[in-house]
Amino acid sequence: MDVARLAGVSQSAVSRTFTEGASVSPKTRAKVMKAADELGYGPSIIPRIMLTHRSSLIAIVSGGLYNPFYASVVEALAQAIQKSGSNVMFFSVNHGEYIDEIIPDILGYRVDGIISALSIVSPEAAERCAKMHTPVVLFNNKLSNEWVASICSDNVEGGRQIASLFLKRGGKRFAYIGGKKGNLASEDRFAGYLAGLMREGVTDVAVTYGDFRHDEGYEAARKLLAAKRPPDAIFCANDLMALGAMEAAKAAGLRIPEDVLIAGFDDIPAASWPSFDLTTIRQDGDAMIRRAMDLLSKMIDGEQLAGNSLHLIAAPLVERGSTARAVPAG
Amino acid sequence: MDVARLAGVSQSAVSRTFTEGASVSPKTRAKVMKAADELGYGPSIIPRIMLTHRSSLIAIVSGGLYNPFYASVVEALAQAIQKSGSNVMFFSVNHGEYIDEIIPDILGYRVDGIISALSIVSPEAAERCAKMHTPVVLFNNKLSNEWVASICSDNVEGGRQIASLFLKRGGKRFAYIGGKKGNLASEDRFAGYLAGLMREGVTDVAVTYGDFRHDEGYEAARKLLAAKRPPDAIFCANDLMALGAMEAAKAAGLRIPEDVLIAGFDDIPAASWPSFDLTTIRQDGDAMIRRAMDLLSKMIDGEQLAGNSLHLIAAPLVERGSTARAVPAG
DNA sequence: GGCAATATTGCATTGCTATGCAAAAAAGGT
DNA sequence: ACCTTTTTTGCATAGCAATGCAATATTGCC
Repeated sequence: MDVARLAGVSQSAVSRTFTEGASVSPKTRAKVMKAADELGYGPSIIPRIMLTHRSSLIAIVSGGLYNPFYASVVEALAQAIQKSGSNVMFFSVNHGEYIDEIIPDILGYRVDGIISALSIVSPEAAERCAKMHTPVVLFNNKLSNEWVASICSDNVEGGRQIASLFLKRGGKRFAYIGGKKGNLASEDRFAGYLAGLMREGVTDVAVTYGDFRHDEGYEAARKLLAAKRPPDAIFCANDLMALGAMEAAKAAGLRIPEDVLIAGFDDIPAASWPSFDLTTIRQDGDAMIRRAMDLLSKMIDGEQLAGNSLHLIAAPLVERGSTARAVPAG
Repeated sequence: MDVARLAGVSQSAVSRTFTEGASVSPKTRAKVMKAADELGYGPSIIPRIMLTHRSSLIAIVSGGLYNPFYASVVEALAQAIQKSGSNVMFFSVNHGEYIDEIIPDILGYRVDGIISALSIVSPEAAERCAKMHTPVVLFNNKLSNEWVASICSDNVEGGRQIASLFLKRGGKRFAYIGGKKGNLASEDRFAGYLAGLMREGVTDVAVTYGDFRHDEGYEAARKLLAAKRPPDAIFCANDLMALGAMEAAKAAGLRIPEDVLIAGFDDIPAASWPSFDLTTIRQDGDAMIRRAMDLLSKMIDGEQLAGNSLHLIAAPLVERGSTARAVPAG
């Protein structure tokens, strides 16, 4: 190697200079450092990966960063990973897409683990990872095997809580604005909402979809509110759409919460801005990340998961002004 | 190798099976594939990196994803990189921090290039990268050498435009809410703003700082507006703070734009939501990304940059309701 | 069938760092 | 100065895929 030659020492000496706690004399280290500085050399971790079969790489698979919830989860995850001494590979995928095509890419880098924040993993892809003993943690998913764990907000319970709240606040005509059709989180939130409403005898819930985006939430709400018998309580699959729905309600001349109750899911920062003051279900991103890192590091250390590893994270109701209607007399 | 043994072929045959266009008989390929499937084998790109000195990795260094502008830039960048056949390493840093400490980490992975979205790179760190011939592209920075290019929105001109607009709309008492003190983008925007105002004889501009965050923008504006002689025109270093400032103005019972003009910078989606309708300067993220990818791929292909490589990207004014005051008589 | 042309396969090597082991050097003790 | 103990150093090797080259197998054609 160039540095070794320039410093007049062996390659081992160079390696030891850059290895914490290795046996090198200060003199040698100095010579090596000088040569390294001169050549702009720094050690490569690539051969280490080959030898140790540990890349110190964690893959984050995500997308939809227009949603502040995901953006902050990705950032906090990255920080947690870096703090743990690993580094992050980021794979961008679109909402709801299967990530099967990029799995070979990911595994090709011999990442130590994979955290998928929103994409769908097929059972075959999961099997593939399991065979390579590459642990996987999924957010808001329910798949699991010995190398795949899932961490899920309690979406059903969240939906149920919104239902109770709407009923308590005098909601009469209910609507739901979902994310993508078939999206697990969206469907679970709806399931809980519907169950909560049905328990009180409500049978009719207007359902539309809005792809999780603000503008689609606006549009969906606009249509709902323009109906002959418009809803007076709208639950949205996420906050971004709920904010859009609030805009639509205001544009239609409706007052919130007097004329229409609105609630979302996530508790993004904008939900608490005074202009919105949106009631929502808080997804505890920090708890999800803690749990994910914990599971991942255990699996990386060789600990297989016992059977069904599905972790439900509590998602508490955060009531704000958008549902603060006084209980009506009737 | 296990797969080769199981398939009863040589290691070369396995390699060729997974190499597009290599010479393998269908029979051999089938045997290899069967064995690979059985063992869950997929080729590693790690040895390839050692041989070719190309990792197909691009490092994105960023942070502050709470700002939708950065979140969307990071996501779009990642997509552009993946489309170009490379993959993304993501390094999270805090706003305004020097990234010098993580540069060795980044270079250790032998990334093909680095794109830094908001962190500051010291000249020494830049030199370090240059010595390894690792190209670097910086966003909203002005450093450059033969391996470092900078891509910068025209922040000064943006500030100037806001100044003209405020003057045209009858602003009398001006304020600026900056990001972090010393932040280049924030300072440049202020410099342009100040220059534009001074050209018309304005000498007095109230300046505070808000760390680029919504809540800090709120707080900064609240204080400004509570002063004895409150401003009637506030320019904020980014949209997030401008939205906070709007909230503060509303909370103080002021009408926008009648009582106070407010403008931001970035043109994040929320700026165009009806509740805000915020005048702003649009940062053309797509153009910045296109330029970045273009420069990066040229440098990766060995093309050194000619001298000063500082690229200014036009940042047009987007006027909306928050400055739509009719020209006052006086 | 026999020969040339083509296709397929295996061997051996490359790339760079970490590390066990043995050799060499330095330090410590009397 | 000599021997023991400790520290430092270099050698050699492993890890895995890609590839030039030579060897072998297959095909095509008369």
